[in-house]
Amino acid sequence: MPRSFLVKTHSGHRVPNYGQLERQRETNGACSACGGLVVPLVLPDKAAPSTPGDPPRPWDFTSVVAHVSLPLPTFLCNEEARGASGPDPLEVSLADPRASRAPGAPLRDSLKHLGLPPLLALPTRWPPVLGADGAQAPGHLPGAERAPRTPGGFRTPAALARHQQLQCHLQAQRRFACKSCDKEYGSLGALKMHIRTHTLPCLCAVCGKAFSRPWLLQGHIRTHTGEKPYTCPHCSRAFADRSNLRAHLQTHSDTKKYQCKRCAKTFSRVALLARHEESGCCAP
DNA sequence: CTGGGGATGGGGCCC
DNA sequence: CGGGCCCCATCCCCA
Repeated sequence: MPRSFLVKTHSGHRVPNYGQLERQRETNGACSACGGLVVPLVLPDKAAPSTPGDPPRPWDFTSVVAHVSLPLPTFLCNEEARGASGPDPLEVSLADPRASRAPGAPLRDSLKHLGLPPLLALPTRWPPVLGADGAQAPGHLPGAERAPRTPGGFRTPAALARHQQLQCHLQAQRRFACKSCDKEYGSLGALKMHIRTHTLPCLCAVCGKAFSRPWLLQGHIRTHTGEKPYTCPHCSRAFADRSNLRAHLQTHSDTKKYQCKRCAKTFSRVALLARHEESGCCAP
């Protein structure tokens, strides 16, 4: 994704208030449908400062909220429109006066965590200020159409496309990493399941051997009891594990599942094929 | 070397 | 969200 339109540099005294932005994300600043990051997209132009006497603020929300309600042409995000019953998160976050008060965790840390560049592109003014000839005045950045949207909508198809691209990126970044090893999963449940392979909570009462899951322990207990509930219908041989019965059934099959590409010899198990190939196949 | 059994691990799916 | 289950894979060992 082209990043050029997302990059903005800041002079020393106009660094965005990360704590404020982070708070918006934690409360109302996240996309209600996809959880994506929503940041204020309008900056006060240097020529249009905040109310005199106000402390320096990176964003002038007051003017933004007024623009949000403009009857602009709208392109809806499918993800957001699907479950969009509540107010637009962007509008809420911008309109909420609390958003400009309490500090929070640095947004830059969150962006870093998400693998995003430190700062998102922020147009300086909306609506674009037009000169007498209709041309955009200085201070209007190309990405400005992205900022003001009616609830759930965007000004242009390009703006919507960029938004959806960002949401896809954020969705892909939503990974759950194991602290004990370098594995990561797409869901918390999968991660919890994996963590059991470290904690091994299922203990065998006979020998004390530990297992990650109860059914693994059950299979192990059969090695103590000698129970073999899985019987081969062809030879009446019994097995303690279904997978081993399945492997055994392959021995009754005329057509072996795994074939050597060099000599066309077939094997019942991939491990046998691998061992065959490692030993040099039928090559001289 | 080959075939096969035994035991175990782990991801995904369903309820 | 957790447990049970299925399926696949792998390693070890023995005949």
